[in-house]
Amino acid sequence: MRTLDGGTMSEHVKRATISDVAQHAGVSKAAVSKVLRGAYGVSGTMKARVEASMATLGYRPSALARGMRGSSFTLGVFVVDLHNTFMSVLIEGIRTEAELNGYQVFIGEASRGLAQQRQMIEAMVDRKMDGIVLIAPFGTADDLEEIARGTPTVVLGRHGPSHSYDTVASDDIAGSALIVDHLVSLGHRRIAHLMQVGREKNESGMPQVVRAKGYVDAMVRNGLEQEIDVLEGRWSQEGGRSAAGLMVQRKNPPTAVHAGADMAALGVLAGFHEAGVRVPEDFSVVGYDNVFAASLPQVGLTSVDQSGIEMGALAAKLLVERIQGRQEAVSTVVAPRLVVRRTTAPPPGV
Amino acid sequence: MRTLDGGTMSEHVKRATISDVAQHAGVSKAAVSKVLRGAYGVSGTMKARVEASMATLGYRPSALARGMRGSSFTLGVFVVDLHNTFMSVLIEGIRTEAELNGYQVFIGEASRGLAQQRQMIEAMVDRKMDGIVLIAPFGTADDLEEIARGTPTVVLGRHGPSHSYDTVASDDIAGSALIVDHLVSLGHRRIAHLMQVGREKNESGMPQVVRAKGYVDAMVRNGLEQEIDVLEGRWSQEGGRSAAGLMVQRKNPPTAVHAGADMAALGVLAGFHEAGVRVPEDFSVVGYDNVFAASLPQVGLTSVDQSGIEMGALAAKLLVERIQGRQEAVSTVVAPRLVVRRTTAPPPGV
DNA sequence: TGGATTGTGTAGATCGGTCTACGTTTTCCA
DNA sequence: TGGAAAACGTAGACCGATCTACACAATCCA
Repeated sequence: MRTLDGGTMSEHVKRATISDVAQHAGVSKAAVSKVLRGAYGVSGTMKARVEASMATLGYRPSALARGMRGSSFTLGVFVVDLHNTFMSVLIEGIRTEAELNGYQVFIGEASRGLAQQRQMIEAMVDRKMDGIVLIAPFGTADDLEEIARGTPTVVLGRHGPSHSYDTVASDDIAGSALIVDHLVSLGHRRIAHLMQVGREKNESGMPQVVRAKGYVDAMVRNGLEQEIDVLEGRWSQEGGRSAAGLMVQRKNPPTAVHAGADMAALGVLAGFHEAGVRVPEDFSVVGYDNVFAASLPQVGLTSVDQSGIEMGALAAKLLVERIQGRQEAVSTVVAPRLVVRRTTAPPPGV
Repeated sequence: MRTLDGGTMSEHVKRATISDVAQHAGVSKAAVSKVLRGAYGVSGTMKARVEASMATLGYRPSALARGMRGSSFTLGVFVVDLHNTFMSVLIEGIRTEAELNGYQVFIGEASRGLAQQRQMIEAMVDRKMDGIVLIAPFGTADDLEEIARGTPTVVLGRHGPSHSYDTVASDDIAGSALIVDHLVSLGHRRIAHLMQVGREKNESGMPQVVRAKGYVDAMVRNGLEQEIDVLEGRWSQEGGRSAAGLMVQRKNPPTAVHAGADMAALGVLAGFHEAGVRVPEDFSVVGYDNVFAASLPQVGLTSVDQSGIEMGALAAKLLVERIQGRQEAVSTVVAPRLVVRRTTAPPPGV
């Protein structure tokens, strides 16, 4: 028999609070709180009685109230764009490790630029999340430092160094080297690179900057500085498609492209498909990220795999350490791996 | 000059609270709160003074504390699997509409079955989220009713009817009909259907159940009840691949398949690719969801588009209405659309 | 055996907001 | 011009936990 206090049929049922439990068990709120936290100073008898009361009342502590004083046991993951399937791989790694440590993970997305990103991160801080992982965020390193001064932070996908936050990134220098060396070993010399230039300014440490540097370094190391050819565009399917158009129209077109990201590479492939350029017979294409679509047999895109699950797990591990008090910044890189499929072959005439 | 109370260099800076603002502006806490909420009873002068103080102190209200009494301005989106790219489309729709109404959206994922799903949803409730959207959740309708009795809820991707929550779903009956009619019009008669059977039990209202029913209905309507052929498996790439193997080995194999979901269809295509079955010359394949990979020119998968953005937006709109007090349950379906690409053609010999 | 130590439990301040109840001005209008 | 109504502001309870300080009982030990 329930009181119809609002006059409506389906009033939401009131949750039991810590006071309800205390009253039901005949003890003080403080005692219940101790049981809840497994704190010192509880007899076995009392523990049993309180736990029985919690069970019969269906008690669940309010995470909000807990967060007011103590910690919220919540980690925030900030993502720029969930459409990129690589994100879900990173998130899987983060979640697995976080849940091992008793943290709940909530994901926040902000796809419309720096202002929205800032708002989302502030929303996480406002909710007193114990720590946050930022995946490939925009903004300057200073912006990130400021965020990290207020809340334990790990940045995933941007390279260090940093003062107040940790970084986990794929070794993009090495990844670019893998790509260039692979193409050179197939006989390519005119190898182009597509560099991401988006709405937001490129900052040092961003993957597009490091991959471009890795490309240039590797070209020089292979004695191909004369052939360095960097196209600027967006790492989206559309960006890749228009880059394909540009490359084809060159007087002396390249024979291969390091597209910088799989989404761009897929766009390049689409552009070539429309233009009648055969891959890999006429042109070799390499992506980066090894997203799901790259692995489809119809696509077979040669790509660089970043072992996203491990990166995610590492980020979560570092974040937990930082929450537990570590102060020194840690910057890690994980080794990438070239996955050779069907979009790379010797250049025409070789 | 900051006190080094912990002995460590980088103690996190204390945030300004409502009391700090009140003191700085020389008014009461209640006054600041009124300004914050835009409540009645504030003079222009006071409003200006308080807002100035908030700005100089860099004040941001604690969402946690607000949530303790009032609402948290937070919506939770529960997702079973973020790897499915259709989810990010739905989420985009939800976010757009939610942000229009001043809500922050946080996403929670639980990929490991019913128990983890329950924990995630409880975590959202524990954080006093004002409402939640459940995308294709497991569990019985009763489970969902119980959740919805505690928190305003909209279920996305499962069909009604329901008492205490709203539903938004694609019209899967119509979608299956589009597929079957399309294949029949091309001349196919032996059309198979791949039905999802996963770890969790299939409940009425789940898309796999409705799509199967739509398939059967459409087959009957076309006078093909003799040809009804339902294979059970998982709607994953692997499930599709093994279904491809099964179909090929039939004594009298089908000439087309309604794979139920794009992920499964991609698996079927991969299986056929390996087995040397040509698509669409030997076999027609239709997916469902119109995910990104289906649109790649190399793939060109015929599929059913569910206009995810609109569904997401509608779900958010219903949720906001429900938070604002609507009590009657609303069940909506949105019309799907067939996208014909290159994996469907007349059967061999026609 | 009596003071110190250890174990067990409680009271109540606290976190940072919201919101009701009420006091004080100011404005309105018969 | 005087009383009602409207406008403005404040005090303080409240939300549901955590956590410090302390009271009381039991145990220890010289």
